[in-house]
Amino acid sequence: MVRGKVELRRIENAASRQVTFSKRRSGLMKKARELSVLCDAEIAVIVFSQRGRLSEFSNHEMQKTIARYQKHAGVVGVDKRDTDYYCIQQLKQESASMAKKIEQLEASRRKLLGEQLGSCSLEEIRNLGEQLERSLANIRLRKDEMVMEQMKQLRLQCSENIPREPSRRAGTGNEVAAAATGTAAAGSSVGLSNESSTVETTLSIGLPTAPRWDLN
Amino acid sequence: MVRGKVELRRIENAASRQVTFSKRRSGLMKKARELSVLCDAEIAVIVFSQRGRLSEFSNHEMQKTIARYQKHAGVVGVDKRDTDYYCIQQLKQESASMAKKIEQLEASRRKLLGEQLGSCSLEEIRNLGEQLERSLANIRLRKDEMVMEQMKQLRLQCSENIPREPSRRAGTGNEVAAAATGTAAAGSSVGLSNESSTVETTLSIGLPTAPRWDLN
DNA sequence: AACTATTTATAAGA
DNA sequence: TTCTTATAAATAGTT
Repeated sequence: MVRGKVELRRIENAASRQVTFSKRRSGLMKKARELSVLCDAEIAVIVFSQRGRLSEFSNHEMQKTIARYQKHAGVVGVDKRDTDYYCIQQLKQESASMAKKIEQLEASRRKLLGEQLGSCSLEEIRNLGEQLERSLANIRLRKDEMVMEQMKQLRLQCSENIPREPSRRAGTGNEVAAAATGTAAAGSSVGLSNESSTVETTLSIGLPTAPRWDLN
Repeated sequence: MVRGKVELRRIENAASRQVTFSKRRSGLMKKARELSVLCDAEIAVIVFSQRGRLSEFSNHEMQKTIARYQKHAGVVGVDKRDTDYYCIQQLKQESASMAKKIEQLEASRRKLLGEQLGSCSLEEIRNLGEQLERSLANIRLRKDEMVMEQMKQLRLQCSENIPREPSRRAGTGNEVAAAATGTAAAGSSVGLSNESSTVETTLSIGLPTAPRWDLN
């Protein structure tokens, strides 16, 4: 603790207990989030304040984590209807947050592609430009690396093959070159343009909000 | 964090992820215990490591706390059992496809940001580079537009103000003119370096948010 | 696991 | 409540 090492016991003054609670609760949640992200762990934190106010953190879905805990703890006696209901709640939550995330990612993507800049402030545009300059620098760097690498391999193959079978057929050296080029071209089919069209098409599935169960 | 501020993202090295997990898990549990003692709160922490190992903390009874949480979360039993199953299936499908889209979008985004290029073929890198060049061109265009627009508005304001207070001080008119000139200079060198950010920041007040045609 | 150099968290004060 | 500041605590990298 800090600035006058605090005893590890209940803070008697109600006001400062409340303040400390508020601060430390955020601290705890932050730590939980960091741990979950850094170490890819599944974490649930539930906090009830003295006055009964609930705070929670979970990186997966709270109900799912609780269910997993129950399993580990050997608890079975949960009503099926309840678990179903929890499951639906949790899935709906998930869907909503994912939909939101997709929206954000798509907006961000459009900006990175230089589209729909109308909603950007000048400052935003400036940052975007700087980011793209950096990206481009990286990409050029990587491109150069790859080109150099391929040239190196080509040279190696040439110098291995030519001395051994110099008279076999006229095409030997060229075959290697053609093969390498072909590889690069084939690899490109995984590339961005394909990917982006796939993404947009499939994404239109989106969130066909199925409100049927909202009526209950 | 410490000694070389760590990015808030999954630690890639498995060994150090494990070490960090262990350290931070103790830290989290300690914080939870301190909070519960100091502030007399009811706390439950559940942590599943990547390998599925369970750690927990609770100052009351874990099951009690979980039950209390379920209550608070407003979860009440529902009786439409059969529709539930259908809903769950559908929601799961939705979730899965959305998760996939998110993954794709994030991968695409990383590439646009010039990160994780290791998985790209040379052809892909080339396409990416060309795309970014186009984006950047658009962005520069837009930036210039905005700067011009702001200058126009500034000039308008100048010509409105000068006739009213022509004799106030010798500097009045020139100050505005100088500001406008500065803007033009900054705008024309878009993307080359960090221009005087002061000028741009100040000027960005001028332009009200662009019209939104896509709003409902 | 133990050891620091640093970053974070936070108690107290404003 | 929010900000600031001084100090304790946590912890990343290293041994």
